[in-house]
Amino acid sequence: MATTLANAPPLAAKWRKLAEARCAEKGERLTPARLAVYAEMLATDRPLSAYELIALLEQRQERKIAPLTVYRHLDFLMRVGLVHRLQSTQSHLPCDHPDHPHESQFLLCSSCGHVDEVESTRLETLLSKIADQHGFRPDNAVVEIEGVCNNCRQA
Amino acid sequence: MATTLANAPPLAAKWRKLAEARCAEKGERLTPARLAVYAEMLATDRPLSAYELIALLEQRQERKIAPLTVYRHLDFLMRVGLVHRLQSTQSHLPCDHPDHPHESQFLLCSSCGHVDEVESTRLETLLSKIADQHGFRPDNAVVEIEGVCNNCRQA
DNA sequence: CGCATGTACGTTATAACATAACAACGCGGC
DNA sequence: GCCGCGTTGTTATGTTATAACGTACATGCG
Repeated sequence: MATTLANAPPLAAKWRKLAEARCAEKGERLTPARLAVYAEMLATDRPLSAYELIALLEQRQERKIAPLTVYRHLDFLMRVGLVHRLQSTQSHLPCDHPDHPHESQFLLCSSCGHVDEVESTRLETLLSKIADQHGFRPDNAVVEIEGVCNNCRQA
Repeated sequence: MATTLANAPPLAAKWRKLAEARCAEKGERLTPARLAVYAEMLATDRPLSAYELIALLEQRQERKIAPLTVYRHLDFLMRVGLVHRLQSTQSHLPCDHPDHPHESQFLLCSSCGHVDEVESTRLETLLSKIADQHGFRPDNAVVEIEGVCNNCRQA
């Protein structure tokens, strides 16, 4: 059972339980350091680059944190399905669909930086079909739509 | 009219004409240095990172080339629609559908490194629809499917 | 308990990717 | 010719990501 690091951001029980469940499923260990990174990401409402995350954690914990450390934590969080990586901005955000593991598609607002995670079965089906037509066996699909979100359009 | 740099890779007339046409359309200048980068990419059958490209060009031209130079040429080539960038591998490849500007989707083989550029109107329509359902105005969609290509599957 | 094993963590260094700021060159129009 | 602007070169720096190596810590087992 992971305790909480000193000075960590608040972590709603919902998210902590999710993290524990995912780790149990996969036989992975949920450590305080890992949880701290996850909490930091949940406390921020936009995707964070690894180095932004380092800066936040260093400020929070008042000590130096090496890039590799954060990258390892991010790898872990992605492995257990708690966070996603955005390839087009080289940043990371917590998964917004806690109830099940999944493939996602993302809507990235270039104005406010907010990212919406969406799930379209139809899209996934079509992607499989396209791959199939080319004799291609897909492992993973990156779908990131850049544009302007609803809020920013109206403003 | 761009002449050819010493020791440049061969550039089929088809591609040179395409480059000239695209530049004419957009009022851009096709210089020898720009053409050399394009030729180098066409002479390689896989996507190249900026630094791989630098290494190839330095070998070819027997002189140092600064990263910024290559990045500028890549920007230019993308601007006029002659090359694409792959976000998931931070690499670049010449456009394979010379007859018209377009959005593309990519099939990236993790085994041989080959990339297939495909175009699906249905997919683009569906992407627009998804964006629309979320009140999102899309500017650009990144679609990159990672997996194993037909050749590699059979081997 | 004592030890072996595997995973996580820390530290230092470096590789790989990308851009900033500014000077100089060169083509094209007047 | 000369001016103006886009292209190129040069140096420096910022950002993202990984390598190599050693230590700490939990867990299982004799």
